[in-house]
Amino acid sequence: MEKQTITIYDVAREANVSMATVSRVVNGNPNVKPATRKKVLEVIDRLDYRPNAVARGLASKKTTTIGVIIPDVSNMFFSSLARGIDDVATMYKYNIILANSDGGSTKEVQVLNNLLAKQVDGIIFMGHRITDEVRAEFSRSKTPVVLAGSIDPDQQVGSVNIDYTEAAKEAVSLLAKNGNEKIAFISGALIDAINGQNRLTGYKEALKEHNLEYNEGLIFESPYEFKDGLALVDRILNSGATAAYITDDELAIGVLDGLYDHGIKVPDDFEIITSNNSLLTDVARPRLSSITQPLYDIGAVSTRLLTKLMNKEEIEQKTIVLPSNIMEKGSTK
Amino acid sequence: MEKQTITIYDVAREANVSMATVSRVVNGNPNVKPATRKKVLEVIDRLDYRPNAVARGLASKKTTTIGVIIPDVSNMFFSSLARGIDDVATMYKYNIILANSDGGSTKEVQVLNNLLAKQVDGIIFMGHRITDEVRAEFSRSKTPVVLAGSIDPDQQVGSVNIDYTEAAKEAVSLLAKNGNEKIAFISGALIDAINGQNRLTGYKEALKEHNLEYNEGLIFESPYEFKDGLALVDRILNSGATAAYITDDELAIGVLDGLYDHGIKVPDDFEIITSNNSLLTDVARPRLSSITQPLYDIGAVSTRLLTKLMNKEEIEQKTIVLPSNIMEKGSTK
DNA sequence: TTGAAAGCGCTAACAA
DNA sequence: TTGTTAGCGCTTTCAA
Repeated sequence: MEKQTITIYDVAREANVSMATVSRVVNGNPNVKPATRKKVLEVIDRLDYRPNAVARGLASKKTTTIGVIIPDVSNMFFSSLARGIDDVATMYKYNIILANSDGGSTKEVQVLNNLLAKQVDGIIFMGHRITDEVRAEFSRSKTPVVLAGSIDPDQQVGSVNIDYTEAAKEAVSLLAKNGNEKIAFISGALIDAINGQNRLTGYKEALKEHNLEYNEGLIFESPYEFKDGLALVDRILNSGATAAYITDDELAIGVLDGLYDHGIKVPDDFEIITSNNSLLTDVARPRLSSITQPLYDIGAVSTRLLTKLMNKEEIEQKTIVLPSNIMEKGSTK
Repeated sequence: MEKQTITIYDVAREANVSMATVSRVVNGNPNVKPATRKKVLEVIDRLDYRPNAVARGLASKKTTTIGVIIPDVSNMFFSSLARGIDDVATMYKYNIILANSDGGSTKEVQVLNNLLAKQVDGIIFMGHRITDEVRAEFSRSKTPVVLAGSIDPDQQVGSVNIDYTEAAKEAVSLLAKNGNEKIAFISGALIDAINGQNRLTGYKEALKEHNLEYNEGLIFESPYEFKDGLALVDRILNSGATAAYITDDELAIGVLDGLYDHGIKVPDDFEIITSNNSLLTDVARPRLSSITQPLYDIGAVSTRLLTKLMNKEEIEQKTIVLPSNIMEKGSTK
């Protein structure tokens, strides 16, 4: 099977023009006589010529490729973002190189370098926490970076998020208004900025506003999985809590099912409000009340922001906060 | 901000060797005197040199990149496969370019050409159905292709699947053994090979084996979403069915919730068995009995197969069938 | 064990 | 409006 690669040179020869002219036609450069353009397009079609993006990338120093670092594509939260990212990337003629990091700093740095070696034009980063090592890599390279659904306290790079503090505050306030005095805060690692700094702050603010006392015994740290939620239920009940604000849907549904298995009625005996309004909140019975985050949009807007950065356009603001809401469904009174 | 790109040439100069030698060191070519290697590595480290993968790709005609065509990353079934794909790709030093196709032939062809333009070394394709146009593109290019979790009746390219016919047969047999005489078959479009040719065949075989009559009124075609499952329930109940084999978990949980909303008890009054054993089957109450498919493994094995194809290694068989099972949980008696 | 030099396929000045 | 000609940064013969 011989290499039958058609190059720009073949097209030029067949069309009796120079490579430059073919290049102009391919790139939509207006400085080509219509007749010439027509002739070239015809040859391109006949020869079934397809420009080699790698050669193009080398010559032009642009790969029209965006690197996307994601903790885990098989997690619904992140895959929803990823879909928004890819759609907007496609809209602007970019492809995405997707790389799973498992949220670990070492792998993140490694993957980042790998993407930079591939000369991506920009990077979308998703992660639970931005470590110093990762931050150092960001500032070392001049490739634009945007964080999607991820918080970095020192806002060096672009980012798109919702106001996690405010959203958590509203959620907890709702539970307080419903008369709950012992409200559990159930989240992933508190060392992650988004949990420890943003959501926990919102939780505390809501308590203060409703004159409720902050109590460490009501704070639960846990991995983000269904089974972890199930496992947590005994401790939650022992704490005396009558309601919980939970930072992840999968975790929340674990708690819900655990309560069900214990014969506790939601929302009558225990109220729950969760954070991501994913499909899981709708398949649960009762359906879970939740903060609504525009996941797809967070991905989409991050990528739009990145395209501006890559084009060196003027940016009004590189930290974008999208609106969020509370949707009351079946797990709150 | 000036371009501070370090090239192989800079390294060569600093180390007093030729570019060729640096290239050898970078690529682990053994024909380099240890002392030279050490000196070069030292300079690489000092200059913080990172080889340009694009230039490498152009010169060597290999990009160490795999194109992945996926209907929708935000669908749990596909994202599980994607995770397996990326992990094995990473293991073999490849990156993946992920492109969503929405399962449509036009976009699939477009995306495929785009990936080929980027000179990917191989392609993993996921889709509900392989159309003639897509098949034509496959055979036109000599880039190896592997189907993951997708069926192509004429097995032109590599593929990794479970035996959908047999799995469906077992599932339906179980329902028949439990005494159900009217068993519904609820699936996505029957024109998709995997549903119409494989699963439906299995369904029919099971009926025949249990001396049950095939009845068109028990066959339901539907989109794969939760809400579609909900909407289907009235028709299912009208059909007189007392059990259903469902080809998608999200659809299944829709049916389950719809039955719950109608006051029908699962599994006492109606049995359900679904197909993908995703997280959804565990969060449901009762938990859904399901065919178990090794989703991650399907992705992983496809990619392993693709690496062999890309290396032109001998392949024992390019159609790989992974084992599947039935896991009885709460929705069957 | 090393180096020289010719590309890989394309873009982008610069000339004409 | 078109063509000529350097590269882009690397790999890969071929010689030495």
